[in-house]
Amino acid sequence: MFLKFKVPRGTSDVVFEKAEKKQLVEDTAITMFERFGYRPIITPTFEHTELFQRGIGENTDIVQKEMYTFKDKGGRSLTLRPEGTAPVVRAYLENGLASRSLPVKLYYCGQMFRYERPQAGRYREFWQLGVEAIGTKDAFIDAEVILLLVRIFEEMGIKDLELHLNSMGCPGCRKSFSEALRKYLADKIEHLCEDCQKRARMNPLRVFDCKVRGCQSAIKDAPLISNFWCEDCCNHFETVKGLLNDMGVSYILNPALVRGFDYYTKTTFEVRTESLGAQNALGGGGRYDGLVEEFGGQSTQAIGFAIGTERVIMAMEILNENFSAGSKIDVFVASIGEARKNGFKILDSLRKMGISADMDYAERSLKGQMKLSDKLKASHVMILGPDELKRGNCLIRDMKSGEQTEIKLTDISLWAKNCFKK
RNA sequence: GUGGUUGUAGCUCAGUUGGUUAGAGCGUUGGACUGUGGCUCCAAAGGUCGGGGGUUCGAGUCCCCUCAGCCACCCCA
Repeated sequence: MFLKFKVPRGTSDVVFEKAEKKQLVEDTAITMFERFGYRPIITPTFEHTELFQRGIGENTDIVQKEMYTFKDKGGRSLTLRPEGTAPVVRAYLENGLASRSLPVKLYYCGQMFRYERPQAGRYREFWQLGVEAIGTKDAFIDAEVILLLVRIFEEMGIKDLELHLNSMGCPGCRKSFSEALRKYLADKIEHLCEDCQKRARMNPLRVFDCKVRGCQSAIKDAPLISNFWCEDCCNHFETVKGLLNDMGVSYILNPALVRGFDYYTKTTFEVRTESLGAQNALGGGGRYDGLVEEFGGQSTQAIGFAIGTERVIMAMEILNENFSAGSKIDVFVASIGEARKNGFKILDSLRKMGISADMDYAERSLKGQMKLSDKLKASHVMILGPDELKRGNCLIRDMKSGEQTEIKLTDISLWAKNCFKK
């Protein structure tokens, strides 16, 4: 079909079953967020560009090439948010949330934007569900946040997950580590691929997760972050691991787990699944103890994660055979001829009782209306024709058993109450 | 940004070495069944063959460009 307009690249319309599945995933996650004591926060879809440049880091891929940045009519440079943490931290400061009892535990659900080439599990507009716990350095909160992530996937019935765990250390240990790593890589520079030669200068940690074989063997004996943790970082990580052990949460220690934002410190984690193809991270996050200060606040420690909603839906479709979401209605009001007006009234009264009800709006025959009822998965059909009306009655058909009974119009609410326990 | 691959009905796909009015299944609507769903049968509606240009007497089919989907790299949710 010739269409004048199509969705922009990397975006999509979400309708019917897909939209219902998305709602189901979001409802499940939000229920868990609230069960863990997190409260909602809604921030704007766009922010001042500098917020992300400063927050995520000037040298990151996101800031370098993936932001949707535009100038508004006042000449301000604005950017559609590529992630949720920096905006939440900004809002934390701007709304004086530091004066609340700490930590402030927040959750969000919203779309993010990154200008990337679309592929499986990656879109230019995508949805994230995330939490941020701001205002404590307690290792127990690390454990809680990771536990929350794990419990959400359990609740959704997604199994065969890998929880990858690492610590980036504090700025102190990170500095000595990255110096050592830089020195090591400088000696190996001719064995590295073109990209990694650049990485060795800009962001040496990145060399760890390069897939080129030459690079992998070149870094086989590279220094590991774990050898550079200071005592505090070491103790913190030990506590987190211990708490996860106590909770029966298994994890994979992954010193190569390097996340894409500059603000991460200490604990970082990611949940992966084999079933999704190249984009295998369902969710991930970490501690960011310096970000609040970076934005002008007092020294404040914090941690959070984000879940990719579309990826979770994909995973559930693959791993969870009976993952389906469909709507069904309680009563379809089928009417014939003049009785349509009476039907419309009854429809309204049923809905007022909290019963989901619908009728025909395409002037279908009774047969057509029955077919439609079937498609809408109505549990009962109310049939209203001239004959029934003359008797002051209506017919109720149970769509499962096929049984039909005739009841008085004045008894409809009584019937509905008994039938649907409303 | 780079590479591979695919674009034919709402969906999934046939379409011969280029040759009349481009097909099927599912879905939609109607009928068989004058007022009763699911099953069956029948029928109808629905196509600038992604878009543009070229080769040719003739292009869904061959060539070029472009757009989009999918997959991978980079990176991440």
